[in-house]
Amino acid sequence: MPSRKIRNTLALALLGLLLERPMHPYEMASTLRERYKDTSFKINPGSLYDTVEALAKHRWIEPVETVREGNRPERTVYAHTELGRQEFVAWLDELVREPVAEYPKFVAAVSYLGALGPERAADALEERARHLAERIEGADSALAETVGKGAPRLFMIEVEFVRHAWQAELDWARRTAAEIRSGSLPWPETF
Amino acid sequence: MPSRKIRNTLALALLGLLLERPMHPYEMASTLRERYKDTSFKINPGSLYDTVEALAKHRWIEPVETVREGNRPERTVYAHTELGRQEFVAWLDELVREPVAEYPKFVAAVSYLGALGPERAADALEERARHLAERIEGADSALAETVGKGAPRLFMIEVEFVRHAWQAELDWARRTAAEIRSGSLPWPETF
DNA sequence: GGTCGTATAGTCGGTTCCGACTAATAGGGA
DNA sequence: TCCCTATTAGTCGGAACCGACTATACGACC
Repeated sequence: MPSRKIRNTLALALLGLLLERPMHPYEMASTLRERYKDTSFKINPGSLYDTVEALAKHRWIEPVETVREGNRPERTVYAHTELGRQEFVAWLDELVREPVAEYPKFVAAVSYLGALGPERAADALEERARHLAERIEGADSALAETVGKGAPRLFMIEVEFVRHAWQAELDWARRTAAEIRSGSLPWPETF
Repeated sequence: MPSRKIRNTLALALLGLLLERPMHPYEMASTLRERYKDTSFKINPGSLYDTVEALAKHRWIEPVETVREGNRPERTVYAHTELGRQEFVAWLDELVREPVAEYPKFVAAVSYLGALGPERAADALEERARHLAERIEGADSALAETVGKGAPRLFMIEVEFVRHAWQAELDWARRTAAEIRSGSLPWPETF
């Protein structure tokens, strides 16, 4: 049993899937993609197998069988353990309750916005706003499609959240660009 | 000259500082902290020295002198290069213009909100909302203090953005908790 | 009946990131 | 003077992350 707890969100996704039924790694990845969860979790083949191994080492999941089809390499099917189920719920609860500091790239960039100069900064913010508007449209149509199929809203609740967050970012970008253009956000010579 | 470009935001922060004047690594970290930039950038001693080394390898910065005080180990002072200045501005521009996919922990958690069950989910969201309200207050007083000192708004513009984003998240958390409580967000048996 | 694209399934080597740990000095108080 | 704490400055090993690459099977098309 290794030292620190797993705090990698891909592990949360995989564990969540295994609560439904046993799967082999590749199947976990494709199931997540089917359900559009690849917008909430970064699924990279390398990380996938690393994470499965880490989960197994912590005994949150365990191999239940290795099947072989044709002469291809064996696929190991994993299932969750009781420990895994408990850790999943506790972790989830903690993630929702406690906001943790994260460091989005946009915040980093805005910290040095001064360096772009007023014209270029306003331009760039307006371009960002256009991109965000497109993404919001995309989210809306994904939501409409899923609801149209009769799936419960809860299945896409994270898309509703992300849409809301994008809208807020869009509003800020537009407002800030306008303030720069109007001069109500003054630009010091040094920054 | 190594293969891929540096895309670590701590590198952006360090490079931005060195545009002002040469510094040694520890000084960069403490200057960032003085300016409250440690809320926008994750400053970890390990990453700090790794990043400085990477920047030097890419020739975006270069050592200008090594000073020694007492019998302590030498401190290497770095300055930006012309290449570094150009890359900084181009990178900044790109970061503002193009939203990139990120994977916040809260989105991961919301994706599996169903697993908490309606009561616990609503509870957890309400608790998050309280935490967010506190952070917003903290941001407000930091902003008030800085403006009170006569510093230009642009110096804290990223705090304004983060405050706005937190407010949006707070609104969503409260609204969603209320929808769960009222039953207008139905909970399927399986999720 | 060859071959082309797509889906399946994963390996590997490197880069990045992290945080616990080390260690020296300065300043203040008992 | 001696000790305690804070500040300065950095090291190191391990964990996480990444993406290019490998390789097989299968159906469609010509």
